[in-house]
Amino acid sequence: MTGPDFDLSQLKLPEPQQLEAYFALTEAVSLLQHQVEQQLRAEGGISTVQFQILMALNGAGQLTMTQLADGVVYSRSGLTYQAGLLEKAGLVTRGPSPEDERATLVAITPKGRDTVAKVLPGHIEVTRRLLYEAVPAADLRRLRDIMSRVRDHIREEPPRSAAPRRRRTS
Amino acid sequence: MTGPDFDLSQLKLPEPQQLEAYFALTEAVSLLQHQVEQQLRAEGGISTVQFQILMALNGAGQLTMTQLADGVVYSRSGLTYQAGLLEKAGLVTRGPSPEDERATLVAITPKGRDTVAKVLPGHIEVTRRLLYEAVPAADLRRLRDIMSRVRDHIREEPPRSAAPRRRRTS
DNA sequence: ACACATTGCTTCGAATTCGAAGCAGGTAGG
DNA sequence: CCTACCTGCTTCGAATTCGAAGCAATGTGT
Repeated sequence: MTGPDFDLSQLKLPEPQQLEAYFALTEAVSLLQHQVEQQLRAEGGISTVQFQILMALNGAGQLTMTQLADGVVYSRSGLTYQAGLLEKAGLVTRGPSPEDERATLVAITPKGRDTVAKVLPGHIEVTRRLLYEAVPAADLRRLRDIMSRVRDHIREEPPRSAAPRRRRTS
Repeated sequence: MTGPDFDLSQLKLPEPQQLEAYFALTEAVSLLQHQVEQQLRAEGGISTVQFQILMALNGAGQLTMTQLADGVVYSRSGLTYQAGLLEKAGLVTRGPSPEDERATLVAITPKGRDTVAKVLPGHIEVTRRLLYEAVPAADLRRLRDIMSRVRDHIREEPPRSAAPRRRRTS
């Protein structure tokens, strides 16, 4: 074991409130996601990921697999699997892109839009009950601003361990 | 299909900012979790769930499986699996409770504490870079307060579909 | 003490997840 | 055009996840 042998309780953290914020954040979101999962499954027979995919497509009409995977924060292979399920269920279609023969364009079907329309009210109701109800409107706006900033900040980050995509130095 | 046939774009949401807050929240947390996962795996060979379990035990010393599962927001069976892995790795021990013969007490080992001590600095560093860096201290405090409130609010909720645990009406 | 619901945990099977490897289309330099 | 690399997606295998069912210990009412 190469680890230090001091007791954790002696670890003086710069800002203990920081970890608290992080833990409260992840715990609350876990609880929230869990309830949302139940509602989506019960009312629409879809999972959270599938709902996210459908919501993304509902706004954009059609997207490539890569765009979708990036949008919903999902592995490529996982998305292939989910897109397969959605296609089998008739909620999306997959076809080649006219521009790039490699790309797969995923498009939402009318049935897919129906599903979104069917589950969205319940989805909003659940989030209202669990999230909005606990947070005054002013704080909700702050929350949105803060988390939007965090999201953008993380998206900007270069993937730490992936070599900075520099062109070959010629 | 029983779904309404109107276009989603016509759906007048009470507060469009609400969904935005929810989506920004889940997206940011997904991105954050993803990076944290990499760091924990790389530096300590443990997953996020395992880290959460160790952190809970690091504070409490020992907990029952149920207490752990509730604390970490995880299925019972999933926790059994993870506790098995952690025990095999020598980071925790499992034993019967003196008070309740059914209960399994999970306790953290010195090696488990070493692991926490080993990964925690890196964990803090990642969250600092991705979360704290993007959020001024004042907002971070607000974020903590808001999400703590949300967490408590959800925990209070009766599990919607589970019958209100009323005693048999005699 | 005796039934019977409840609680705490594990086992089981099916579904989902990810990364690594593979395949085909696209692109750049000579 | 040829070689080499890059990109977009899928396939594959291994690990993880959950809920349902099962098992043992507790609690409750009579």
